[in-house]
This record gives sequence, C-alpha cells and structure tokens, in this order.
Amino acid sequence: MYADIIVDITHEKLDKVFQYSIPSELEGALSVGTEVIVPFGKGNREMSGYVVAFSGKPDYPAEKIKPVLKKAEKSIAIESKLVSLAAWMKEQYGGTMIQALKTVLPIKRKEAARMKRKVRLLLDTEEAKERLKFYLDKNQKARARLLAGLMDQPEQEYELVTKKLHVTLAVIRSLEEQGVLALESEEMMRGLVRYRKHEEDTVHFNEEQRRAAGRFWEDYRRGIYGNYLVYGITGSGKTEVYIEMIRKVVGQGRQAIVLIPEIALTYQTVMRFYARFGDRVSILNSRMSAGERYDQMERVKRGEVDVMIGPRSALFTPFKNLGLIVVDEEHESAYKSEQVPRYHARETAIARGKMEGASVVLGSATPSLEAFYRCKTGDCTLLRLPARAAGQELPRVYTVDMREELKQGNRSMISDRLKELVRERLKKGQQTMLFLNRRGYAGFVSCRSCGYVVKCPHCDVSLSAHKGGRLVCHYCGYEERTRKTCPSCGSGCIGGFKAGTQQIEDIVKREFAGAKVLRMDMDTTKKKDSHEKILSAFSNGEADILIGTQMIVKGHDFPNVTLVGILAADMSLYSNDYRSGERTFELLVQAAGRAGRGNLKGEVVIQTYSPDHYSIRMAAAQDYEGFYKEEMRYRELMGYPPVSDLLAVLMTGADEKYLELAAGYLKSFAVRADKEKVLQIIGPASPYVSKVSDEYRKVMYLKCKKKEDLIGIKDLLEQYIEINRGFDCIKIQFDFNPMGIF
DNA sequence: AGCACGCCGACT
DNA sequence: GTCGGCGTGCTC
Repeated sequence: MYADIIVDITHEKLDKVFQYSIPSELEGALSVGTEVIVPFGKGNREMSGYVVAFSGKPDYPAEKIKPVLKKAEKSIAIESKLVSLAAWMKEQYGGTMIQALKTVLPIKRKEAARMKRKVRLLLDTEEAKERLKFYLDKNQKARARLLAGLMDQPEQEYELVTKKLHVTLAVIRSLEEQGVLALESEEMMRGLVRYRKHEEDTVHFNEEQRRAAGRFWEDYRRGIYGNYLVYGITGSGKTEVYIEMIRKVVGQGRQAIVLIPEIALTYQTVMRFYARFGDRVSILNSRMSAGERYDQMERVKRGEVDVMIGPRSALFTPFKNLGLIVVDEEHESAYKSEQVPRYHARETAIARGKMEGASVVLGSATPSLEAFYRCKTGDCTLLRLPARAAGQELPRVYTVDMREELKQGNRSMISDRLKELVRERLKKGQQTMLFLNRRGYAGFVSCRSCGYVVKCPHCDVSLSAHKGGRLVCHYCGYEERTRKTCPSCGSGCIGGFKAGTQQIEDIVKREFAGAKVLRMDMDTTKKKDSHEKILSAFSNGEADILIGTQMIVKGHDFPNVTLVGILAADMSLYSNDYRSGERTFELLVQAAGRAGRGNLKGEVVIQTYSPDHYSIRMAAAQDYEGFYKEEMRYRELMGYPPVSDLLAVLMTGADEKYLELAAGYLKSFAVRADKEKVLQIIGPASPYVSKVSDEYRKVMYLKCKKKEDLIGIKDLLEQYIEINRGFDCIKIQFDFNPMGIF
C-alpha cells in the first residue's frame, strides 16, 4: 500500500502530493487526514504531512519511494480537527483532499510569512566601495550585484532583493558571514486596531430577545450544543441576541465565530462587537492580504482572540475550544463557495459544530428553506423574534398591477401611486429608495429592425451597455465600442433596451424636477469605498431619492426613509431557476424592511406584472410561513432541495463535439452506477450560458431522495473520471445543491 | 525551503 | 587540473 501525502503547504513548489509506502506496522492505522512524519529530500529531514489518499500501485519509480516514518504525535489538536472537517467537505462536495485542505488551512502561504525579512547593509560607503571592488576583481558577480544594490538602498526587503537583483539565499548568507550585511526579520503586525471595551454589560432586551437568548443558554449550560434558527424580522435586534449568546459562551472560556456575508460587514456592526468584546475581537475580510489574514490566525492560535467575525472563510478559524458559530443572514447565496470544494458555509458550520461540540446559531429575516426545513424535522430549534426591537410598526405595503397601469395609459416605469407617494415625501422632506431588481437581466443591445443581439465573441451571453459608449461582457470582461449600425442588417436602429438604473435615474430626474437623486449600482461603486460614500451621503440627507440594485437592500439603516418603491418585482421570478421564487420573496421582504426604520411609519410600493404569484403575494403580506408552505409544495413536487438533494455535474471543454461525447459517456456510467434506481438523471444539456471564455459547457443533474446514495454515486463518478484518460482534456466539477440551475 | 549537481572562470 | 562561486532543479 502507498499513501499520497501532502508535505507542506508553506511553499508553492511543494504544493503537490508525494507518494510514500506504508510500513507493515502502520498498515491499517492511517486514514485520509492523518498527520504523519515522513523523510524528505536528500538529507531525509523529517517533515510532517497529511495523508490525502491511498493507492495500491505506485505511479512513481518504486525504488525511489520512501516509507512513512510514523504517525505524528497527538498533534496540535486544532489543525487535526480542521483536517477532519476538510475530509468531510471533500466527501460532501467532491474535489480532491488537497483542494479541501487548502480551503481549510489557507494560512500557510509564502507571502503570508509573518516575518517580513529585511536585508540591511552594515558597511559605510567607503568600506562598501572597497568591498565591491574586491568582489569585482574576484569576478564574484552575484555578490557584487547584491552589494551594489544595497549601496543604492541600504535596507531592502528580502523578497524584493532576491527577485530584482536575482540573487539566491546562499549569496546573502555568505555576505552575512563576512559581516557585510545583516538578515533581520521583524515581526510585523499588520492592521491591528486596538479598541477598548466601553459598553456596559447591561443591554435592554425586549421579551422575545430575552426568551431567545435564554433558551439557547439553558441548553448550552446543560451541555446540549444544538442548532438554532433565530427567525427575526428586519429590525428585531438579532445582533444583540448574538452578542448575548457569545458573551455567555466566551464567559465559559470558549470561543465564537460570527459569519457575515461580505456586503453586510458594515462599520456599524463591527463597532458593536468591538464595543462589547474590545480587542478580543478579530475581523477578517476579503480585501485583506494573505499576510494580514495570517497575522489574525496567529493571534487566534496564541489565544489572544475570543471572537472572529468575517465572511465564509472565517469558518475555518483555528480556535482551540470553539463553543459557538453564528451564521448571520443565513439565506445569503454568498455562503456558497464558487470554487471547489463548492461548500455551503451554513451546512459546513453545522458539520464543524457537531465535530467540535459547538452550538450553531443561524439568523435571518427570511430564512432559507433549508434552515426552516431543519426546524420542521427537529434538527434545529426555532427562536422567533416577531417584533421590531424598538417597537416600530411594520410598513404598509401596496401592490400595483403594472398591466392595469398600462391599460390606464401609463407607459412609464413608475406607477401613479408611486409617483404620488414620492411627491408626498419630497414635500415632507423625507427620503425614498427606489429598488430595481435586475437579477438575470443585462441591459442588452439589440437591433429593432432585424432583432440581432450584440453578443460576446467568447461567451454565449449578450453584452451589456455601459455609459460612455462601451459594451461589456460580465462573464469574461471583454469590451467593445457601441455600434452605430447593426452588423447583421446594416440598419441604424440599434440601441440599448432601456430598463437599467441609469435609465431610471433619467426618468426620475425628469419626473421629479428639483429632487436630488443618488444612484448606486455596479458602475457607480467600482471605486474603492464609493459604496460607503454613497450610503453615507444618502444617510446625511444629501439626496431625496436613492436608486439602486440589490446592494441598497442590505445592511444600513436609514431612519428618514419612509418610502420604498420596488420597480419591477417579478424580474427575478421567471429566470427558470428553482430558487427564483425564494430569491424574489427574500428580496422583496428585505427591500420592504428598509422602510420606516426610524420613528416614522413606512410605506412600500411593489410594482409587478404578476400580482397573483405567491412569492409576491406573501411578500406583500410579510408572511414568511405562508410562503414557506407554498414553496415547499413546489419543491416537493419537483424533487428539489431541501426535500431531495440535487447534484449538478458541470463539464467544460474547448472542443464542443468531444465534450458532448464525454458527457454522454458520463451519463451512461451514472445510469449503470445507479443499481438501486434511486436517481433521476436530467441532461446532459447545454446550460443557459453555454460558452464562457471560448470554453463550452454542459451540465447534468442528478436528483435523489437520499443524500448518502447521491454522495455514493458522486464518488463512483469521480473514480470513473479519474481512471479514464478520455476525461483528461475536459474539466468536471460537482456542485452539490447548487444555488441555482445553470 | 534546503540541498546537491554541474557549469564556469581563476589560480596554486 | 582543481577550487570556489553561482544558478538550477528536485524533493515521493
């Protein structure tokens, strides 16, 4: 028997598997994920590594294979716990153990070295000149090059020196021995902000908040570490409840992780945690460099941190004694990873919680069906927060049927009711938010004469029109200038289909002359911090109306906003995607929740062409459970998650014919592998976007009532792909319970 | 990262 | 010849 072992993730060049033989005394004692000690390199220096896979036959010259020395001593427990989580992820979501390990232990990268090493010149100018001459005389080019570089700038970073001057460590070492330079490492603590805890430990809870936190603590105290869903409408004070729970857990000497979708990681939220836990809180975000993340993880390992807040990846914080994981806004699709392993942070959090004896608290105003379903099956305890914390009333919701509007002769994007209410706000000096749901819609350019649509030459999608006469592909970034004439029929009637935020802005400015308007979308928030700038400008009352896409719906409270207009509520409804009903409902409820957060009562206008659809009806009534019932009926009927499990097999290749052939083979294998006939196989078919960056795509869906069976089939498919050379030139990925269909 | 190997100019 | 410096490539 042989074991594939990943030796050290520290260096890119060692970032692959090495095969070792398993000595007879270790036979059976090793499993995937076990930490072992192996001899490595010429000097057989002992290094630790992780078993990643097993194989019967060596695929490396057998005489060169060395045996595994031994199992590592009861290693640093945290790492081995994370490795078993990686093993779980590999099994659930597919991919290789290496890919799983890299997501779970992402910290050890070369650039991440905590020690920034510096090279400093020790000689004065005269001495250096002499020394340089000496090297040149002796034709020691590398040394001369290094010294000359240092004379230019006496102190330089090691990394820069080696790259720019092209010298190796050996050269630096020899100059160090000669006393020419010093190689020093300084500990750099990047971006470490120190906040003092300044809030008192007393918070004013309402009855529901107290009950929710109390129920959690009752279980926790008795050693019951379960899963909880805090279902609280917008503004019901979920964050206070989390903070209270965390306070209790930290009080027991355990640590907590708080997952927040990136967009919701606002300054306000973060400050609330700092205020409560001081510098025992650490924040992770995607803008941080690998080095900054590494520093945070080091602090964690040294035990300096009790609470880690961050996006999806913060789930893998190496706490020694993890007691609680909070997944806020649990329904957010950002919790699903786009890279292999395509894990879902909610499900993975529950798995980690189970492994390490930690409680998991999910929170949302519009729970995912998955989470609510868990409550129904008894796997999760439901904690309700039905009232707004400060006791405000819920907004009043009007649904406007845009078909009627058209019949009455109103061809504008804004209904009469909405116009009237906006005018009212302008008079009263209150603010309005206009929300354009443009999911699945890209302001494409077409010819009105022949119907030609301008498409990306590398991807099977239409280009979107941007200001400044550019057409942009949102998949690969391809750009071209707007055309004046149709390339197909030569007519000049080519133009953008008007329904983007820019067009709305123009319409609004025309309709409400004198009103100050701000717009927030992909284009206006490209620059760093522009997102925050627009929001704070609006918050300071610098504008009357804010127009935007999904991004204005999340986070941020605007106490002076009393009207929210949803311009095209059903745009995301017909995207041929099994989650579109859920997504529409979510978006509408969240958007409506923006109205009336202060002392003033809010109003909401939902404009739609399908007022009878349950997603819209239930959203207007703010009735989550009504929606849940309807939506579950549909999921049950169609066999979609959370009732059944769905596995998407994504195949990509440059040769369309070959890809089709391979996809066919994979399907017939799946049919054969499904001996018990528990699978429903759909496809392979071309996805909605059938080509990206000149690579063709195919997708096949496998539906199954029992998760274990589906995972079993996935394993068989992975093996089949592994053995067959024919699959070498196509890329195959698995997506377990995908966020949409492709 | 650490180590050996092979190449190349310099010098006993 | 051979010695020391230097760049490159490999590590199961």
